[in-house]
Amino acid sequence: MLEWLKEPEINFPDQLQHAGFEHGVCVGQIQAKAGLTQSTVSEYLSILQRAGFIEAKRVGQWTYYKRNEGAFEALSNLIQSNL
Amino acid sequence: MLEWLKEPEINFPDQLQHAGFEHGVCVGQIQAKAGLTQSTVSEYLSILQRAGFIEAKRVGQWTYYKRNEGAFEALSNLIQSNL
DNA sequence: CAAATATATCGACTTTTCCCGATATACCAA
DNA sequence: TTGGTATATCGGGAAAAGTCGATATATTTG
Repeated sequence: MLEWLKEPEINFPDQLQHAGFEHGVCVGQIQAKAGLTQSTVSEYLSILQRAGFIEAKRVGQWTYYKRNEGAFEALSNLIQSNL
Repeated sequence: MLEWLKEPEINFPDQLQHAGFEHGVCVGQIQAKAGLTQSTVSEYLSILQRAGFIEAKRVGQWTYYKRNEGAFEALSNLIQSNL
């Protein structure tokens, strides 16, 4: 999922017609591509959010998630310096 | 354990008298510090070895493990470029 | 070779994680 | 306000990971 969110236009072309990608990709799109149930995907995304890897933005009935690039860089740096 | 192995002299002072740290730290030393059973620690170390994070060197009845720094750098780079 | 020591492997049990269906909540439209 | 759609949360069963004791293997020493 994290890799998918690097290139929303390529991985979630269906969303383009409805919303853009300014706020990220909505849960339903990710769920369809993941082939897991709605509840599972929703839980995954909230875990990733709590961990700081993605950010959520609620717009109407949709929740859009997008990557927080800083978190990945921080993780990379942490592995390099602390591990 | 991986952090401990960054500074064997500091974290495993007992071993200094017997062997050096050329080949790393032996299982018994790590086990004592970890506070887990011998079998658990042995299994951990073999998992870390198969994953490439540490290297094993058998010397007599002892097995010494030391970090493979390249693996950590590779992981850091992988996160930075692929994730 | 026998006993002692260090490590590895095996089988079982416990804890955690994964994933689901059911249900709750939030929002929108008529 | 009623019904439809999107997402979140909850409870539970299945799968995986963690951990142990017992035992096997390898090595050294006498």
